[in-house]
Amino acid sequence: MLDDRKLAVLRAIVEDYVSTNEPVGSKALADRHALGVSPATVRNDMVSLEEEGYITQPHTSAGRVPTDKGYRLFVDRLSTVKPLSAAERRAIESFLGGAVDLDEIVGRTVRLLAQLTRQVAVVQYPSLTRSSVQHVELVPLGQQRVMMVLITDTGRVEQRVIDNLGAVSEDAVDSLRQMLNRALVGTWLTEVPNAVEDLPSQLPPDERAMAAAVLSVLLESLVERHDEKIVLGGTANLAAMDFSASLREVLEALEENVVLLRLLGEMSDPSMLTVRIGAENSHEGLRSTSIVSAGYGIGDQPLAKIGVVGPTRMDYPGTMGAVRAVARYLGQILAGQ
Amino acid sequence: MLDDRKLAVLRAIVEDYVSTNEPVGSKALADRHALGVSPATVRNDMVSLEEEGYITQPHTSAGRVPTDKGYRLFVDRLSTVKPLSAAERRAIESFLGGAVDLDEIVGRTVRLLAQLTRQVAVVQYPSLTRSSVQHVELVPLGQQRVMMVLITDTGRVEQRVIDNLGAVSEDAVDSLRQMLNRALVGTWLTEVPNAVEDLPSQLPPDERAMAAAVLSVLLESLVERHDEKIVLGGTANLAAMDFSASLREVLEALEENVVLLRLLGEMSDPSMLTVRIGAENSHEGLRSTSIVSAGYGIGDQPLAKIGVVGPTRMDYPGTMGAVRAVARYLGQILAGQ
DNA sequence: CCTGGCACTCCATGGTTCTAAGTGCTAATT
DNA sequence: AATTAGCACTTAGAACCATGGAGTGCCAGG
Repeated sequence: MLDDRKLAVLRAIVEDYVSTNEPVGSKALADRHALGVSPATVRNDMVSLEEEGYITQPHTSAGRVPTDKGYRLFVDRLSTVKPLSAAERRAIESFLGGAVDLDEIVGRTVRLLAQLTRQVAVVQYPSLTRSSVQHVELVPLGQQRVMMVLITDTGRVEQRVIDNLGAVSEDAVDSLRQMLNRALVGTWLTEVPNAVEDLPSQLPPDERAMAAAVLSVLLESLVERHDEKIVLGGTANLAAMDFSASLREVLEALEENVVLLRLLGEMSDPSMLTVRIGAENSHEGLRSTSIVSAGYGIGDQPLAKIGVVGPTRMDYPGTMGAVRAVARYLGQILAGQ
Repeated sequence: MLDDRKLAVLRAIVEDYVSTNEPVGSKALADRHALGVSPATVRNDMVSLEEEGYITQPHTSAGRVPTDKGYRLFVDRLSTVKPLSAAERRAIESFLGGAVDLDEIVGRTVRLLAQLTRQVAVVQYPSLTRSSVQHVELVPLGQQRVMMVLITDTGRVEQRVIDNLGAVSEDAVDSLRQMLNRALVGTWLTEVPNAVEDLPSQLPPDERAMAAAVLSVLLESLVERHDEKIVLGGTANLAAMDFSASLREVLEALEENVVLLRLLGEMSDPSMLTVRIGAENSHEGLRSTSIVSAGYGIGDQPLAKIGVVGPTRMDYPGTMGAVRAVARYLGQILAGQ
């Protein structure tokens, strides 16, 4: 059905359409690409491709345009991820290098990715659940309150205030702090519930109430933060894009962090590049966009995802290269922290 | 020069133009507003208004459109801030009421304001410099590092890690912590540098090095965070607006937090409503937008600003009412925390 | 199976005409 | 002196039309 030449034609159509933003005709194709055949032959191939649903024409007597299915085939079999240029790689290093805390790393990453791809960039904060405890601190505030600070090895800090404890003694807080750190430092956050289970029973009875309150807040802060944070950048690039859907729909979808989180979550293999094309995206407002995403992490521990949102008519090899490269560097930076 | 009727005509022009988005002509004006005069008279007034620069016509034989100067006069003398409806007020309360931590308060505020005004909302995080110290915590991390956590009465938490201290003893950290809290709890952040000045001299000589390091980081965290955080919402509403400038320019300006911070900072009286119309905004990309902003704070302590960005052709009374109301509620919520 | 040739289709472009809305001016009116 | 009615004039935008060009599908010949 699809011999090599037809695939070559499809590849050429995608490449030309992406770069010119105009339906591409048989003559232009035969001219610009060394296909070795005449426009007429190309036309014959085009009808095959159209019958199979890989391309379509906006109207009779116009050139062809790839369909979602066509882009899908292109991404899966006809293209290779384009590595970044040396200059781009240097730009990444110098741009991400200067960051100090997690917020700044994430902020710079999202701007960098937007600039490299000239599209909308999305960066998810590192997941708490995949990191481990670096330190737990308890701070008495006045007589009745205690603040708990949880620091993870990915640089994230969660703090909560625990209220209405009745009178708390400094000593009790001290011993609880020591106990917690002995038990938790170095353990995965996912393991914290287990590690914490039988701690209260090791305390004198009159301290157990406070310990229980602190522990429940601690556990809560782990579970709750499953709704993770996300940062957007490069929305200005939307203005230059032309969606078949309305700009408003896309902006609305992007503003709903929940939507983006779900979409990133659906991305299959967290260690690999994933591409979602057009209607493959489960969200209505984004069915005329494509999303390229990749997981990042420290070593082979996946932490979260980054991605790029753009029109289906996008430079897939280039975008995929940029996303992959930024994800890798981001992992390295986090590991170095 | 400008008698009452001419002002009434200007007011009518602004109101009609804002609601219809079409240049308004003399006949429509005389019909829809009870001006008590004929279209011909209105026309005569219009030439006066045009000579004075308050209105302009897109082309000969079109209706009139307010200029920036016209909007300015309208805002200053011809309109009154429109109070919110009872329903809207209830919406604010229920929407902001459920928030728990500062991030959530700010996040909800920005969405609320965007929804009320159907424009782009901007909320600035409460300034550190106008709040006071609630607690300072020092946490030894390993043998060489100390983490400093600064908690303010506005719920903000700053934490820094101080590195390369050489060996630190728990005792030294303890005594420094106590000293800091004795000296600082309750003082304005702006006063911290003074309050801290002669603390090192009260310590035994061998602890002074560490104290100095901690203090310098503490002071740094106060100064540095002058670059305050900002949150945007309702950018989807941009799609429905029509700027004379390109959408891209506006999006770019909005993405530059620095630009927004500067603009908010320029807003004159922090306790009052401020309106910047069109070219009054010092930023290029926003010269076809208007910005309505208000300060918020606890009691009469101003903390930061919130605002709304929209086309110059906006419903000023309504927008101003919404911004003012949200700013007030935000202050109340923060005070209650 | 490929290719040149050809008739056909359709969009985009540019020019023309027409209309509706609104103006500015003048002369009459209050 | 201010207001109004009447009227000629201007202009953007819609509607309409003709034209050119790019591209197609198909057929017959290599």
